[in-house]
Amino acid sequence: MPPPPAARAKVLHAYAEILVASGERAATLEAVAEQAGVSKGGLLYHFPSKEALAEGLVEHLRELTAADVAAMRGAPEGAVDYLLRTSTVVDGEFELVYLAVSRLSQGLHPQAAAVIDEAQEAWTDAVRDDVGDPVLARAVALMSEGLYALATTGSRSLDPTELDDLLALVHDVAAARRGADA
Amino acid sequence: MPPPPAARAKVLHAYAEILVASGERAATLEAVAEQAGVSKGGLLYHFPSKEALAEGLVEHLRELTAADVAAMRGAPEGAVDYLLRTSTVVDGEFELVYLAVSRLSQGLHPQAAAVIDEAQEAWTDAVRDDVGDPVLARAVALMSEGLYALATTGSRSLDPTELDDLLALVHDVAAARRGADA
DNA sequence: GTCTATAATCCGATAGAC
DNA sequence: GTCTATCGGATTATAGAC
Repeated sequence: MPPPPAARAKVLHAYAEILVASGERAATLEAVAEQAGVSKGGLLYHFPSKEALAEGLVEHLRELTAADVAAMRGAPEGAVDYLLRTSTVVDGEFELVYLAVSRLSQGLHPQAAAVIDEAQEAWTDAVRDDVGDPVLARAVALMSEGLYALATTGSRSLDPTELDDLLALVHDVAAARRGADA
Repeated sequence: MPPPPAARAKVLHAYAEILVASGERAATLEAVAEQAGVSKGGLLYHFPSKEALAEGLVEHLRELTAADVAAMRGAPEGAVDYLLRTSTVVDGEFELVYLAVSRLSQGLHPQAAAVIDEAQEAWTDAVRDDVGDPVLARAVALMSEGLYALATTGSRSLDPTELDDLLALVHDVAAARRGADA
């Protein structure tokens, strides 16, 4: 397939940025177009309606998620560290788009909620394979969501030290649970 | 002080319901007025502007939070169980308003973000006093946020069984950490 | 205190030039 | 493929009757 026009990607990126920084209500076509450096008409050429724009972002997340899950499973530091660290920093295109779509999922966008669900399930599976305990895996996935929420609220994120303490705790528990296996 | 008019409370409740069920964008004055059973003009008598409505909800959460923190610290089952159970079920006025304001906090409402922050800090403190470990307390607070996010996305909430497993895990870890004290 | 009617603005979408 | 100009509907807010 021919390389997709750069404007399309710029629009999706701007849309995600505004959704995360200022919320659903601020993400008007005009605001997105301006931040992307195109006109409203130009935006609407690539995405014929606002719903199409939302679907485009959801689809973009679907593509990025596959790569992220693969990276997580291949991460040398293990799935737990990978997941909790990426949930804390929120730089990177994937985290931005994930947060943006999770905001869409709070509105009337069933597909957005479905993709978020799929991503969380994939992460929980990867963590389970890493720590070997379904309950601990669930706990880690919940903490990941909590970290995303924290990064979002605008309040300061977790100190690097606190994150390290948290990771140490998880690894301790994982080791203890492995030792207690029947 | 004289009892505040019932219409005011009905409007705030309707506003919170729409915010949680359908998102920021769906929470128009007209939609809120209809769900509250008043007219747009009637609503605007109590809250002269949309911003005033948002501030009213934020203030309402501030009041409810004080009571919730007290209940949490006095809960016979302990702060951990209280927090994680109420984060899972989301019935009750407090949980509704908390979720509604946490959505407002994603928009351009600094005060909303501040109240959410304060609540989380109060919860973390109460859990720390319960389990006696700051890192575990942080972990529990993050799981609480994750559970709220889960309840929000529309995806199914946690099974009661899974919640019980999670609580058992936390209590195991708390006991182990207490035993390992220097 | 609550309503109806309406003004003013904003937003999504279309039309058509380039 | 991108732009400007503009229409129609939605949304916030005001004015004034009851």
